[in-house]
Amino acid sequence: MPAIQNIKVSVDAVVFGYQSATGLSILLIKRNVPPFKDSWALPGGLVKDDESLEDAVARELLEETGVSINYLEQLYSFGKPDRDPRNRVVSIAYYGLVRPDNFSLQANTDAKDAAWFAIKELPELAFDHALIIQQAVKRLKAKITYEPIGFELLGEKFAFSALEKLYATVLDRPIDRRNFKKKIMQYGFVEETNEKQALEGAGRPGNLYQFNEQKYFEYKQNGINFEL
Amino acid sequence: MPAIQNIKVSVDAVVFGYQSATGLSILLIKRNVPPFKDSWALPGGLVKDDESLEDAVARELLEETGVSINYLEQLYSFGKPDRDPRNRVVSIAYYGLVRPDNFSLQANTDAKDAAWFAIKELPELAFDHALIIQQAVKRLKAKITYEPIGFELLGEKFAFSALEKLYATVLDRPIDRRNFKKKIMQYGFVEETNEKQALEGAGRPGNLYQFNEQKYFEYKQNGINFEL
DNA sequence: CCAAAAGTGTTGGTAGTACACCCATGA
DNA sequence: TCATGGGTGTACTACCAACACTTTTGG
Repeated sequence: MPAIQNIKVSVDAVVFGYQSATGLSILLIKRNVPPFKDSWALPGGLVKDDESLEDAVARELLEETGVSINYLEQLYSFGKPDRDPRNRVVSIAYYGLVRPDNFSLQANTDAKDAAWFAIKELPELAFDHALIIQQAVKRLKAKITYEPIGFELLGEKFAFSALEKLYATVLDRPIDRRNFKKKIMQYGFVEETNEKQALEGAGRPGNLYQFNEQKYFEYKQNGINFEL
Repeated sequence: MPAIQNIKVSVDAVVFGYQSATGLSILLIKRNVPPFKDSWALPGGLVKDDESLEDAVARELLEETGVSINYLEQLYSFGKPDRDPRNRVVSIAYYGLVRPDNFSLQANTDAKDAAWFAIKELPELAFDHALIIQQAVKRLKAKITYEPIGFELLGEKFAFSALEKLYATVLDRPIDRRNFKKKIMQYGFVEETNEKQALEGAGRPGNLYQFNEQKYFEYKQNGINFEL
């Protein structure tokens, strides 16, 4: 009955990385084709006819940035008729988390350049990507209160203060160190190792901690209530 | 660079209704075109080139069932390459809530028939619609714990036990009447009216209650924690 | 010895949970 | 008078929030 539909389907990825020094960062690419040539944008692109949405995200990320991901989840779909000035594109946005050891970038094909930007210092963004990022941050913030988080963002071993800073950063408010540690330890998905932190600057070196993957994923599945 | 993309974009709607007698129901249509001719399916269809996703859902719902909706929210996008046997279709699923006074159905155009099905007695469904419904139920269940719900599902005035049964139904577990009432009333988004329940069968008639829309939507926005 | 970060316990308030009896109505 | 559903209060417990001093290291 209707004329042939002329809508394209794309995926976009909001990829978060975390480092104690810079805090939460997002991976962006610099576009080298119009529209928005030379603007920064989320990695992403058109879905191929025979690949799943998840495969498309992973492929685009690898092509455009060389980053491989530890966690990927669908965020929201954006479909306003005019969000792309060329033609109609419905984009399914995903958000992902990567660990510091996967931070290395390699620009490629569509991307003139790829870079990490601290979440507080994002540049102007192409299309409605600022909106997409805003949604992703909101989701991350919500998620942290009903699921453990951190395993996909921190390295294998980490200082407890790194986890604490991560929560404080995402929630954007200070956290009481003692209550936080009590709370986290009582769940048992974080355990102490017997290694000590390598020193950076002054201060007493702390122990290193690691996630107990078994318990971590149990809590992740069952969705415990946090309430920090 | 790639061959022209050949993917269609559709929307599907999981519409919930609630009645004390039957509990939670979902609105389905009987397909009158192949594939899955004569199967039950979610209302939905292809998005037009110039309409937003939300408009498409509302239009399809009206065309196919004649039902108008009190609440609509995006659920998830489904994009497995083989989910539609004809050609590739990515579907953005929405879920909606309607009040009893909007229950009336009028089949039309694409739909041979439309009907409400109790959630415990769903028929075989076309495509991956069973999966979509499963996700919608999960979402509704999650939502109820961090946002008030009910305004969009109950009538203007309702017996307190209706609200209680709604929660018990969605959460699929018994609820202590006294604690529930204490909890709800303490938030203040439900208020007593001075009307009494019209009797149906035996029992002491209760008061009717209504939502205080102002407070209801405040809580909805700020996302309070429920924990029943 | 000073600065910086890590480690650690106690107390009070609040909110959740468990639980049982009486009341109003129709049949 | 019986069956059905509506209405209500208390006591216990568990969790959250607030809060400060000591320890280890480098400079």
